[in-house]
Amino acid sequence: MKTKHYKIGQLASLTGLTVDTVRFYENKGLVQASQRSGAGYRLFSADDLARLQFIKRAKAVGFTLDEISELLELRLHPDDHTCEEVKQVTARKVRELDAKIAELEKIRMSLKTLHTACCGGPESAEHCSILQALDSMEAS
Amino acid sequence: MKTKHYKIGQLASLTGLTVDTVRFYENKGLVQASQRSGAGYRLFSADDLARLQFIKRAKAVGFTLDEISELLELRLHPDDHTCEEVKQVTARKVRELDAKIAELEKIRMSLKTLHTACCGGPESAEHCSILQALDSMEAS
DNA sequence: CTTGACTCTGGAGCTAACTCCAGGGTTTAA
DNA sequence: TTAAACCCTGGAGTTAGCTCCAGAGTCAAG
Repeated sequence: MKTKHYKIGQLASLTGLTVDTVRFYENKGLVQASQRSGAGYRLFSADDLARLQFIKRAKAVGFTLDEISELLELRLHPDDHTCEEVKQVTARKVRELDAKIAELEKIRMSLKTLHTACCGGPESAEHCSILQALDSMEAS
Repeated sequence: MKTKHYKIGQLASLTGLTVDTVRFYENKGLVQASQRSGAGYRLFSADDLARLQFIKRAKAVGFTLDEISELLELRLHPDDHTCEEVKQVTARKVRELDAKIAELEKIRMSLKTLHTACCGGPESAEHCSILQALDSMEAS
């Protein structure tokens, strides 16, 4: 049973990252090529692909690479951590995520109000009362 | 009727930003001191305070300053935009926010699974099966 | 068996978003 | 009335996160 693996270029086009970015992430310890070919080419597994996709998505929602590291470390070195630690870290991360989601929803709500209340016509928005909608959020 | 205003230091401690950051934001056009004192000191209004608080929160959920500008421009220069434009921009932003919220909820769900399934005991997490929980998300 | 597309390493360069001076004026509390 | 604590401008320095070489080896198609 021989598992499929990818060269860095394939991985890049599959994830939408550049080869430079993948190497950069490897350097930072976010991902590690599971092996090298005879010529020294990096060979990545489907697992590495999944990890990179995760990184990309976590970044899109505002996590720093350090924060993402902390999340991934639970997977990269599971035997360096006790269940207790895992429990604590995940609890903290869930709280952080809840706060982020709440923020986004507040902003979303205000924009939605702005959007649905707007006449949408070709006239200047100068007297468009909905422009005050953000204030309700800001005051909260 | 004389409205209350703040010097940059007060504004900084109220928002949790530094005075340098506030000046930096002013430079970028994200905020503008409503007036200057005789000695040239910036004087900010309660409105400016609200704007800075909004900036801080939007940044916390991963918006860049340019994106925040785009959101705030609707308020800073309402007369430069038609209702049509406002309608379009807000619609796009709401879609972006929906996507972000969905991402965060996926990540949250996986971490939550990880958290509730973990025994939490003092033993090594090496054989803690919940460490595979992230995979379900990554595969999606 | 060569040519074009790929890969390697190491290091320099770049953008966003601050952060920190220097060298000066201002306010305020003792 | 003076010392501490502010404020000003302009510009240099910093960190994160890439991005782009140069110079050299590798692979696959024709």
